Amino acid sequence: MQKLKNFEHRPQYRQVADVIRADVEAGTYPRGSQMPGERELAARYGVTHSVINRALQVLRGEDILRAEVGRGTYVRGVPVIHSARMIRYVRELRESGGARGAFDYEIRQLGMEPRSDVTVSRISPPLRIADVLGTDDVILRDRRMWADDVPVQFAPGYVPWDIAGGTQIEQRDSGPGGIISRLAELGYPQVKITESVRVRRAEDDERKFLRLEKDMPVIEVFHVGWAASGRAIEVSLNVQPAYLWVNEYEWRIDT
Amino acid sequence: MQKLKNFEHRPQYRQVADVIRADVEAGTYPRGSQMPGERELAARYGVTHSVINRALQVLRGEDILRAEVGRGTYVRGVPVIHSARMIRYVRELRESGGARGAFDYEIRQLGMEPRSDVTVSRISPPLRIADVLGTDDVILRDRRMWADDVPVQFAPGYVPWDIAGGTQIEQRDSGPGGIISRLAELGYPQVKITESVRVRRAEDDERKFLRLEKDMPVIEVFHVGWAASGRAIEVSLNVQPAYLWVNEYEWRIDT
DNA sequence: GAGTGGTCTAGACCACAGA
DNA sequence: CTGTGGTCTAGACCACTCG
Repeated sequence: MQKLKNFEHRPQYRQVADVIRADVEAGTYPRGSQMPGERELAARYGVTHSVINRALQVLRGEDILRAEVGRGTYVRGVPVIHSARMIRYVRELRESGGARGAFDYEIRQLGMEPRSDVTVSRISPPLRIADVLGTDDVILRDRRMWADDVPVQFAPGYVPWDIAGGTQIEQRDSGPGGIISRLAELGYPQVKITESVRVRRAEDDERKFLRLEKDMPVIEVFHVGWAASGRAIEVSLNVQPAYLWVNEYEWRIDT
Repeated sequence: MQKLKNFEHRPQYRQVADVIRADVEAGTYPRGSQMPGERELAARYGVTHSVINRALQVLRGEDILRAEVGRGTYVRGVPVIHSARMIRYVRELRESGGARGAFDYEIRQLGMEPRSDVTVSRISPPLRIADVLGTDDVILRDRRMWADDVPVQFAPGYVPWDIAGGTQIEQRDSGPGGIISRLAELGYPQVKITESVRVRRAEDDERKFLRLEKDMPVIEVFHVGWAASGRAIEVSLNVQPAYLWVNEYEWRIDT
């Protein structure tokens, strides 16, 4: 890497980052593979260890690379995932493939293998969840999702115990149509959905599971299902690496 | 700042960042004000210039601070803005307050003063816009929005020239109900809306207007309005500093 | 213990803004 | 011109992982 005195006022570490980014896209460093060590890269690109470290920091910020201390730096392997937020709540589609089916479909579209895992427990939820549900005695369905064994989404779901306690909602497999269908059978069909989409920094547990860097942004979709009575009967969070997902909404207008 | 040999394995620059963040929240460095110089902060917190620079880098990444070379570092002054995405397309509300009214309302909610500005031109749009609209001869309504004179959203809108050329849509003030009402009057009422929400790094012009740091994320809401014929008649982008906005959706379910 | 990424220093220089 | 944030070096040490 030439010094060039930065006359183009593009710092070295960014120039290096640009080159490495291009090399990644060109396949020099294949998807999922381990990068050479920072000191070797320093030699290869003719700069200091610090500069390489800074350059990789940029690429990590772009979610192109992922570093693990003591082990090495790796190239990311998952392309952008599109998610049709509203289709998954159409009953027919849900029951002939399931809520799980929406995620499965989205991942298979990309030629990857979906996987998901649920852990059920009875807990006292975070304050803002309790506020919405009107109780702090809830069932937590802690769901994690992978694509080709790479973690891609963290999705805890909460249902009031007084509604769903002792039902199939407490089973890991909530049956055809998922908890929405079960809630409907229990006399709580959902009539309205609200979703708030925000971006924030990942919390520690999310970072750990999603293998995100320290200050990486995540998308949080705060999902609430409402019964006809006006009571919120189901809250779930979808926490997604910010650069990995596109969430899609579609609605009709009365004319 | 104690050296402490980092036994809590929390690097100095993060400790410093934590302290400064707390100081900002405590009002030591008021909203909108200028921070002391990095070298003075270095002295004040007992660390190197480099460490302070790194610490501020963290806070800039959190959108708490904003730096300008040659001038100084400033504290951000706008709280999170909530945006009800779907309400703004209800005709009655739109025509009694306007599309502009939704933004105005959201900002006034925060006790701030909204402002927006539109520049109209006839252009050949980016490829993905042309693809959706089915033409590369379009009217661009380049809209910028501020809250208390702080830029908060960048929102270019595109309408096919063959539909809207020579109409009020080419005026800066598109009249009551905005371009959606005008399009309806022209025989193109919108019957369906689609929005894709993604997060990406800000592009240069967006960064400049929104006063964002180099690798800051933005939310991009890709909005499309569809006519009954199935033709897309209006595309707009909403580009928002990622940590500044929460976008809200709400819909009913057929039971 | 060797190798990994991550941090830090002390000091230097850069581009830029503004008086 | 001075002061600002930003970058870079050379070298050191840290915490961590793995054989």
